[in-house]
Amino acid sequence: MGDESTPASMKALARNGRRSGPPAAATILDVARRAGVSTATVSRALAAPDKVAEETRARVIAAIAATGYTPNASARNLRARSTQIVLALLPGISNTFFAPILNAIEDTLSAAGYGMIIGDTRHSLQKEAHYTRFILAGQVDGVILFTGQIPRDGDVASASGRVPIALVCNEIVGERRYSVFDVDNRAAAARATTHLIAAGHRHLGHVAGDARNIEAVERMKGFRLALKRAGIPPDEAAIWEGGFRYEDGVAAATRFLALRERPTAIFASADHAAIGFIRTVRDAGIRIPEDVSIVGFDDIDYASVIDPPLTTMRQPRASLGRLAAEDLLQRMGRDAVDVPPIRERLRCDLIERETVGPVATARSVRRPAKLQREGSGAARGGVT
Amino acid sequence: MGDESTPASMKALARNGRRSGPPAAATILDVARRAGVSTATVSRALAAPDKVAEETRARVIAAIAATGYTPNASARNLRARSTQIVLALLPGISNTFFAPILNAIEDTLSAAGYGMIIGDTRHSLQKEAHYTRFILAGQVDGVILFTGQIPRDGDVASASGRVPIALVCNEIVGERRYSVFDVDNRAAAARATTHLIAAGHRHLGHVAGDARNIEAVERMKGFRLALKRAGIPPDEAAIWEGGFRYEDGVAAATRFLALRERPTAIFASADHAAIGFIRTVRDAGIRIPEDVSIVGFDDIDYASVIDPPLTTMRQPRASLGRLAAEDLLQRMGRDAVDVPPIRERLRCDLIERETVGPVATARSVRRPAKLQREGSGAARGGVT
DNA sequence: GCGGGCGGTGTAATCGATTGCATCGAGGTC
DNA sequence: GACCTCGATGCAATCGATTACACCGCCCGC
Repeated sequence: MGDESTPASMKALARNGRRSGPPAAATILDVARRAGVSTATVSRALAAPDKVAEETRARVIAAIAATGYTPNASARNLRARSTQIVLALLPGISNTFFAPILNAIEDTLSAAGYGMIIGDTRHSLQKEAHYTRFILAGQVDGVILFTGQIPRDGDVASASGRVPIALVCNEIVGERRYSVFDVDNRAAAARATTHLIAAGHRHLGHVAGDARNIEAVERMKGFRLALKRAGIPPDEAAIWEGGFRYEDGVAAATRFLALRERPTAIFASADHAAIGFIRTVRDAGIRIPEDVSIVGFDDIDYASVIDPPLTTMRQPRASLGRLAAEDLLQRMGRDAVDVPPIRERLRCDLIERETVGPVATARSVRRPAKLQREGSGAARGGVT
Repeated sequence: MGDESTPASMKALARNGRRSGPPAAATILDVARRAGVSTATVSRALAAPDKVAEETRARVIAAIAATGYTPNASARNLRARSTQIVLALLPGISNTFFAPILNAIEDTLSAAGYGMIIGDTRHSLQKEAHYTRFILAGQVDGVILFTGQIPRDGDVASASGRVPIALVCNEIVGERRYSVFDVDNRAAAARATTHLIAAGHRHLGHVAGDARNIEAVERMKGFRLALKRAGIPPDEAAIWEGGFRYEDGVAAATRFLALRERPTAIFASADHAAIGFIRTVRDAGIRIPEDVSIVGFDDIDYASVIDPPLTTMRQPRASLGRLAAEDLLQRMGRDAVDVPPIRERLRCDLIERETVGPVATARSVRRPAKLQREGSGAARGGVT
């Protein structure tokens, strides 16, 4: 510590001397010198405390406190080839649907010492490409995708093989390198539709999602399947493609209102769209559920808040998030190189609230034979 | 390129040979060898194309394409001491209030070549500490904070000085190292309250936020200020502290309903709380705005969706986000070391919808003299 | 004909941590 | 007492890029 102290301090001066910027952060070398040990010992004192003598470790800890040292993540990541961070890639944070899934992911990951950061692509391929570079550059150890659609050039798919990827509520057709966690959209949509049919409805409409979205397609298939089972021909004029957003529900409602022969019940492929639909038709004087019944999908927070509270298929969002995170943890582990991707499909639950009732008597419909429920009164309840 | 090719390939084998994991990513050295140049030239071909001969650059580009090379971010960050990434730290992504702000931030940053990632602290000091380490470890070049409250040990404040920090819709008292972008909460709250007074109300309640939140405190002050100006004594039994969330509005409504002498108008410190309040009192048979008028704060998306559409103070969220991002860009620039933090306070706009009406005639109130509006009919409109 | 400038490129130091291997002393064993 | 073991520590290579500096032709001007 004798003669090299001068060049060392000059170096520190050189770092801090230029301009009046903030003082340079302490490095592991600063800590080592102050504790009178080598950098290797400092590193070990932090990473493997039992390999360092009690007394030495105390000195290191003290030196760290005195210098305010924080390990430089870039250096560590470079050497260790891992970041202990997972990126969750969303198509839009304004969609509250994702929040409970993300919470579950974060809880699961942080319990294992991993961190989670969120990226928002806002449905933009360009922004997605930006995050793809981020992933390929080794900035994260794993990815959870909510955005996958059809494989495209330069999309996140190109990162497969480098880091493990899990898809949640989504699927990329023809891609076997991801784990997939979703619900059985077709079966759930069929159940929702059947619920309307059971209430006596024979003329049904569908607020469909984007045809490029695999989930939207599956829900549409489930809708048609339920109709077919009940022997009801679909009314193509009452099937409106668009998307899962509020505005898409508004657009569908506009087309609904323009219809000469309106359906008496609607299955909406997403709650946001269902709410946009309800809001719009009510402004036009249509009563829910007296004039039109409606079932949504997702059970977002506002489903129970709007008026009337929305009957909907609930997705087990927390479970989806937890499973995806656990899968990623397994496949990110340094000893687990050959853990194959898995696929899990969870069940949805129908949450009955107040938007489904019997067919309005005013309409010219044959009185439904198998109607058991008593209408909005009985449909009341569900969850809070 | 003669005799060292053997050790090089052995090295590559060593990297790829262990286990059956994914092939190691190509490094700049792989590209350099394939293009027959040095790593310096490859680096320059990417970072400073005009410093490299046209023909050489073409060879490098081809080599990059052939190898599938992506620069390792950790190495670059380590050397360049910057990441070109900004972290936005939220108390909870389930709160849709933040979405438009974040979008504006992302747009502004990405136009300047920066990326944005989101961290969610969920009001947990422990999770915040996790992100603090992330920041101190040099993983980001700047931070936008939505979470700051009272300075605490180990919170993000300890990162000040290392990286520039901007606060949005928040403030940390006694902290001068941040830029702050918010609205004049006190003035806006006073205007909202005055709007109710102008409609004839003389008995006002307040759904207040968390007393530890500076914004909530300011809004409460504005509420009281407006009352004082109008010569109305505050009814302390009708001021309910809680928070900005839906549940807090529900809790306030419960206490409102228990009141013997209920106020005829409510100023809620946040839309989410206002909506919880409305939903709850309506279930108890109270009509809005006939029995109770209410003004919210924020103008979140659902403010116009709920029934009846909520009259509220709109915060200029996109502007706040844009300004914060621009400020950060200035202070992150390598040549801008001494750019001081700034403070901007923006104006809110009152958005009149349908939750404010005149005082119910049934109540024993002196007929308001200066009431001009005709009630819910005239209050209709506002924005979509 | 020679020096200077300049465009293009390579060499090697550097960023800050981790970690395999060497070293060293203390204590135990035969 | 020589040798071995083992815990504690240091030395130095390493991760993959960036970049200051040196170098080499080539062209130009005087």
